[in-house]
Amino acid sequence: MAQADIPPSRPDAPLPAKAAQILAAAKEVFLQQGFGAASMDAIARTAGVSKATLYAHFQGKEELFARVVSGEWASHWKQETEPEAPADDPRAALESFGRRFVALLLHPEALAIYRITVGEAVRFPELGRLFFEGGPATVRRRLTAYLAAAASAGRLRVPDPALAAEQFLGMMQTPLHLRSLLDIGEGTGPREQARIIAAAVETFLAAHRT
Amino acid sequence: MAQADIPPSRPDAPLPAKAAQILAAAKEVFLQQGFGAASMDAIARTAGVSKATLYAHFQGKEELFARVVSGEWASHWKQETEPEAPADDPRAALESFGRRFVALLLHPEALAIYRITVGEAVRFPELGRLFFEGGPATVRRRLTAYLAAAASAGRLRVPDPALAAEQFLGMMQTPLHLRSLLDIGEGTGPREQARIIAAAVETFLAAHRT
DNA sequence: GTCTATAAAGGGATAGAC
DNA sequence: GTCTATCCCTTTATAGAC
Repeated sequence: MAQADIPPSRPDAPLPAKAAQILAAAKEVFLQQGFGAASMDAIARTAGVSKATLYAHFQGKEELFARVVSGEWASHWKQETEPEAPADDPRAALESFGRRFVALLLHPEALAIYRITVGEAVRFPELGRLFFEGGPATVRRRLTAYLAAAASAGRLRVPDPALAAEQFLGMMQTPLHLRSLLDIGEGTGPREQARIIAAAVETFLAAHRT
Repeated sequence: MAQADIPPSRPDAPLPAKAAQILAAAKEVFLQQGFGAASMDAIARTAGVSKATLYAHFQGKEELFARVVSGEWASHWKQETEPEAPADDPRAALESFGRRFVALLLHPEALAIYRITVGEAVRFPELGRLFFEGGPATVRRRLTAYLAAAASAGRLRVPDPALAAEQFLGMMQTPLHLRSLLDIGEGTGPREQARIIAAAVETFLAAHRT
C-alpha cells in the first residue's frame, strides 16, 4: 500500500529496527541455551515483542538460528587477524598474532558460537561450513600468507606454510580451547595464556629458523 | 518374589540385560541426534521396548544421557594410549603415539561424543569434567609421563613436559579435528593424517632434540 | 517387569482484531 | 505491523492391566 512511497533501505543493509532487536534477543538466548533448549517464547520475551511479530520478521526458529551463527563474528575474525607487527621481525609478528588469536578464541561469545555450531553440526551441515569459512579458515589463510612471505624474504624456513600455520595455531589452541569450552577453569588464565603463546613462538622458531 | 533366590550380580557390574539393551539404543540415538533432538520415544523404539520399561530402569532422559556420555570411551582412551614403541627411540615412540591419538580423535563415535559434550557443556557442566578426565586428560598425562622419562634419560630436551605434550597433540589435532567435527570433508583423509603426524614429529624433534 | 493408553506440559506456529 | 489468544502437535512421564 503506502509502502510503495517509501523507498526501502538497501536490499540487505541496516535492518528494520525491530528485526535487529529480535535478532539481538535471539543471539542472547541461543548463545546461552543452545538451539534445542531455546524457545521462541523466550526469544520473544527477551526482545519485548510478541511471537506474532517475531514470525512477521523471520520464517521460523531455524532461520533465526542461522542468522545468529553466521552473524557478525566473521568480520571480527577478519579485522583482528590483520598484520600488526613489523614483518621483518618474525618473533614479534608471531607473538602479536598469537595474542590476538588467543583473545578471539577464548572470547565468551566466540566460545558460545563454537559450542552450538559444533553441537548442531549434524543437523545444520551448511552452518558448519559457513562458520569454518567465516572464522577458522580466515585465521589460517592470514597466517599462511604471512609465513609464505617471511619464507620468500628468507627470514624463516617454511617448506609448507599452510601446515606450519596449523601447527602454530594448534600449539596455542589445544592447551586452552577445550578447557574453556567445558569451563574446566584451570590452566586458562591470563598467566597461562601468556606462557603458552610464548612457548608456541619458541617451538615454532626453533623448528623454522633459518 | 523369586528374585530373592537368585543372587544379584555384583552391585554395578554386568548390567540387567534389558538395561544394557536400552543403554545401547540410547547411545545410538543420542550420538546421532544430540540431546535436544533425541526423544525418549525414539530410544524406546530403537531398543524394542516400551517407554514404561525404559522408565522402570532409568530415572529419565538426563540420567540416560549422562550414562552414555560417561560410558566406555574412558577405557578406550586408556588402552589405546599405552606405550607401544621402544622408549629409547623418541621418533618411533612419538609417531606411534601420534598415529593412535589421531585414530581415536577422528573415530566417528568419539567425534559424536565430543559434539554433544561440548554442545551441552552449559547445561551439564559436570559431564564436561567427566569427559575431559576420561579422555583428553588421560592422553595428556600419558604423553607427559613419556616425555618426562625421555628427558630424564637424556634423549630429549623438554623443560616443561606437560606443555610440550599439549603442543605435540595440538599440532595434530588442530588441522584435523574441527574439519572432522563439521564434516568439512577436506584435508582429513588418511593421506593428510599421515602427513600431519609426520610433520608434528619433525617439528617437535627439531625443537626438543638434545 | 512389561505392556497399552493417557495424562500433563510445553513447544512452534497462526488467526483475527486493531 | 503488532498484539492477544489459541491451535495442534510432540514430548516427558506415569497409571493401571497383565
